[in-house]
Amino acid sequence: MGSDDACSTDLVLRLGFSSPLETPSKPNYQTPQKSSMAATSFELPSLTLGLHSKEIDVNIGGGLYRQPSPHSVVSLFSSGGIKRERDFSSEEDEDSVNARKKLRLTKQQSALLEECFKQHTTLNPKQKQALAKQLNLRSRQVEVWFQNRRARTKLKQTEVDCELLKKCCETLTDENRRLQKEVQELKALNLAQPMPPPTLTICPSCERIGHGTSKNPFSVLPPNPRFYSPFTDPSAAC
DNA sequence: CAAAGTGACAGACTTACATCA
DNA sequence: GTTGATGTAAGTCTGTCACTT
Repeated sequence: MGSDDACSTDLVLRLGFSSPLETPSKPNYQTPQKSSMAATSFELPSLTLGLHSKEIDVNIGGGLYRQPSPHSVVSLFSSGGIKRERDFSSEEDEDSVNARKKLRLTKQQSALLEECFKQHTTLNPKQKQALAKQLNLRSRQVEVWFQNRRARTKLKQTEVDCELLKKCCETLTDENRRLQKEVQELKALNLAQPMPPPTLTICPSCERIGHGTSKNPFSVLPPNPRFYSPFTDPSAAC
């Protein structure tokens, strides 16, 4: 990954044990390690000393809070029985009186996450762990950020697609209006200059009446190469 | 080899908090 | 100071996949 030194100025000191889940012993992505799951069912407290250039981030109960003064701080991860990494927060919250505090990522953290997202929209466990270490976050937090980021990307794309379809619909509506007018004009012309009565046929799909021959009942309309006409394509519906 | 069980993950949806006008 | 809108971190549920038994 190219996310080499975005936080390289940080001084980080950690004391404690990482979760066995955050130490994948198998290189294979998406390969669970059941033995490690059973081996340790607890996580010891982690002590982290982080030094950031502008502000200090403190991890308390899974949340990261900004301190107004640039002092080095110690983040405490309360211990708790875990089965999976995503159970962390509920266990950590036992220590915090207030249930759920909003984490705000620093600009540097967001920038680095964005940079990584440009390269990979998903992360394998090693990448996730490395990035989390670099950002002084838990890998779960990195994982959540990528999940939400993917969701936002998809939502944005859906909105773009929606706009595109709206424009397409407007164009087709206009074209439909124009063609209806053309039909009316042709009908009027037909009344002015009576011709042998054309065979009237009902389109099986839209049940509108059309003029035409035995082969193509709607071929009386001049072919318009610019637009696709279902009437000129017998196999197509209206 | 097939089927059932299990764990990890991603996506969708939701909730809750922070920020701003 | 209050309020509603918005952004977003995080929780929950569900489906899928890979692997094991």
